[in-house]
Amino acid sequence: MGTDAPEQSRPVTPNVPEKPALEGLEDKLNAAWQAERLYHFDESASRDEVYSIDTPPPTASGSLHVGHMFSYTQTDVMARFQRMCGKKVFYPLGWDDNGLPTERRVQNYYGVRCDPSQPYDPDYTPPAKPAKNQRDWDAISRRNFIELCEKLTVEDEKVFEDLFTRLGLSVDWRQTYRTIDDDSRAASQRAFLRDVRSGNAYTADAPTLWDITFRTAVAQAELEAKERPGAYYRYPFTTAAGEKVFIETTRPELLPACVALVAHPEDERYQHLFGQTVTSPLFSVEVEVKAHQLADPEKGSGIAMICTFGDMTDVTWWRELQLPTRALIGRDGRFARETPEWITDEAGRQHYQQLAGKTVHSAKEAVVELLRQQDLLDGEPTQITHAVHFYEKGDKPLEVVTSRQWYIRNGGRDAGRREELIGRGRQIDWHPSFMRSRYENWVEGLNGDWLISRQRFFGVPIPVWYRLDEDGNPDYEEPILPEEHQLPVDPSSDPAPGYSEELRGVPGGFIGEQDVLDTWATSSLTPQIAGRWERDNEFFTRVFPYDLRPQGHDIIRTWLFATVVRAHSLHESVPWTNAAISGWILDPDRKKMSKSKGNVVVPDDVLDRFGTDAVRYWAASAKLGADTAFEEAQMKIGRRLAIKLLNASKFALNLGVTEAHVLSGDDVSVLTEPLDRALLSRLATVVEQATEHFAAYDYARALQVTESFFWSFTDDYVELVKDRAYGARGEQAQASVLAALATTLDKVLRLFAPILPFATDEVWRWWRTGSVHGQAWPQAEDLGGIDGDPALLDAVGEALSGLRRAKSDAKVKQRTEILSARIAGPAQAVEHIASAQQDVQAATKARSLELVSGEGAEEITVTDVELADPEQV
RNA sequence: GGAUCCGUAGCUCAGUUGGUUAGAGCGCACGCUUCACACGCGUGAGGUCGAUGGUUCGAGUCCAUUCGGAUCCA
Repeated sequence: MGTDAPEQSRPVTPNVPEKPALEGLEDKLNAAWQAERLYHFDESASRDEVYSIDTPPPTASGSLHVGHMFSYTQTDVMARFQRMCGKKVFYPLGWDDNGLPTERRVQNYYGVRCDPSQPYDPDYTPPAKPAKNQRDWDAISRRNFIELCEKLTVEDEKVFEDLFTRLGLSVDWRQTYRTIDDDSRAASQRAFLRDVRSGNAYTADAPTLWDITFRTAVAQAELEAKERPGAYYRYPFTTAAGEKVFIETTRPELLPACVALVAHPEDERYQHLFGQTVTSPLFSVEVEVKAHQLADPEKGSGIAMICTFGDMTDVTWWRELQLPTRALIGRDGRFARETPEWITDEAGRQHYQQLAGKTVHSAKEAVVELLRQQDLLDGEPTQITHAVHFYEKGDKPLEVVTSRQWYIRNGGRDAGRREELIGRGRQIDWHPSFMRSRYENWVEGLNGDWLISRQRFFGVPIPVWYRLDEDGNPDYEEPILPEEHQLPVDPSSDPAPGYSEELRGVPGGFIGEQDVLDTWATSSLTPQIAGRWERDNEFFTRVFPYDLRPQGHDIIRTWLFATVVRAHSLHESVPWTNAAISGWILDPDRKKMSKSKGNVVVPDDVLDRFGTDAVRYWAASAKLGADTAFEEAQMKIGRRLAIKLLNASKFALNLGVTEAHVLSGDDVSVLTEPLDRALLSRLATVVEQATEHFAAYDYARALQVTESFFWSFTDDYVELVKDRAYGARGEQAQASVLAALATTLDKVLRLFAPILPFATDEVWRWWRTGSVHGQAWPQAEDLGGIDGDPALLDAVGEALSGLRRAKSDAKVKQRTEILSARIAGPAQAVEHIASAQQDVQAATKARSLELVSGEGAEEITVTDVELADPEQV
């Protein structure tokens, strides 16, 4: 055989394996992608070439969940589409290791606790084994604690990175950040200081929601209402004239903290009392009866105690009616030990002694007991269930405690700003669009500014100090702020600028702020952190505002809203132009998946069983915003599709399809067969629709369109052209089909690439150079010059399935010969069938077909099928 | 109490601006060792689109009421 045989100019059968399989593709291709630096961000790109994604940083100390695979795949699919469309995709990923889950994990793992008053010990090493008793744990400085956190979370983060890599996320792993690292802490403090200087952050001594277990203030966004049993207690206040005014309350223990009674201004029952005073039972404190529209005439007796403070409604009344403060519950959740000075009646003072120092629960029992003893309780308490506010991580009801805290203006106390933030929401394209109303709902329901200080030890310190006057009293009005170049700072161990450490806590010296920032105050800055804000502002302008924020709908009120607030005040901009909101993963029985129910599926196990592409298929078949069941059935379908793609591609390539057969340019004369032109015309439509849907963030419909084309391609088209492809009808007819097959394969691989990155790239590497993920997204115009009629495919498909049906009905093999058959239908359809008649006959082993153009016929019918004797096959 | 989403075949879901006979996959039934694929192929049976009323020549699609499920906020 001569080496210069003419066949050599056309490469035959590239590297197609004998038995293609999905197993092993993940490791092989991930290694290749990494070596090829396929997903590295091109930092020289200009803003209009960039597509930037503000990816959610997972809590690495939390557990891995199928929900991670679901939502992160959806984002990756969109990232891959944009990349193929020619965008330079900025797709970083961070780790949220700054928060309570990490704090707890580090404590328990090492047996340490954070005590900001401890000095930093550069040589500290944690105990080999955590001490059994928490009392014996090492108390270490915040800086030492953060160092331990950084050490431990690195290991947790590796596990996540491995999963995400296995999932095929096209993240640029060089662009990672951690919300507790130096850059993130500096960014968080910098943003805080900018907000302080612009007046968007301020400190105030005010009633705030307080968790007595964690001993920290809590923001509105962290509330959770839980239904709890309770009871209405009914007892009377008394007017000067001796009239009894009954109130009903679920919190009788707050009676000594009562500052007024309140009823609705239009409530006829109480008109005569407004402005008068009444005397409280047990404590004999005189309080005024006030009118306010928040009092609900339907609730209890329609008249309520205002106490400072039972809940946030009390705070509203207190503020709007300008009432005195009579706070009794302390930060430990206990009643004040000192008898308050506003109780002057001797009997009242003795009564209070029975509450002093008690917990809320015991105080309630004591007050009820006192009321009973004095026969003041009207009837038995009415048992009810009512909504009680809890901290989302806490297990005791929240109290309201007055304390000095830091706030960021978020429109909760300012209608103008609220409108601006709603306006920002309208500058964002929401996917799905109805998610915007959740945002607006939340903004409209805000009742105070964002409380950002937390009385925790671990977190980003609030970077301020306070001067102490000659008597040692701190000056909260004029905090000492660091210079930005000093950041990050820790006021608990770094001295205030201009002071030496010896002056800490000394009159005339300073004290450091002890509180840390709410974790959302840092994670609301992910665009700035990942985008190197103020570290590399040239870079920042290439990515900000971002193109996309993907996230779950449960954190619209927290992460999403907080990010908008920060971008609004820091940059007078939206943080991103699109928000893609993923749904939740539900059990197959439609219950929310949760760890406590023991129904969590382990991601690695699922990937082992079905393969990454199959799992991605499941995730990508769900629309954004749709809560989706964990469906293994759906993964099996995805697996089937991926395997089919391998096999069909192998078949086409073994027929001799090569890169040279892929049509490019305007010369389509090789397509001599109408059937082949019809296929590619339909493909052009598919490309057009898939592109449209992808661009509208509807990857699920893009997949559907592509998938449905692909299956009809393998089931009908490939079956029809097999004979011709083998050369049964000569070189020209064969060249036509090879061009159609090559072009279809080329486009289909690209169309599926964002969703099935492994199978598509595997096939790509069999016959092409590079990676499919480095290729351009297909254009319908590439197939524009082809004069084909897609209706031909439908007509031929009808004929094909009619002939198959005849064999199926006769229960014979599909390769049984047809001696003759009659196909009738509308003229146009019959003409189409006639133009592909030889392919139809070859595919159905029909010796002769009679095509009848029926006058007025509406559909294609296949009749008079005469089959050969099956035995003679 | 306010807001939002959902209700289409046994199951999971598509059905763009209202337009012939409502689609897919799974499952089910009946067949087929067809030379890419038995991790496969072919064929078929399944639905008065939650209910009622309205707008319209025409409603799964728009409006109102209502029932059921879910979520967010108060």
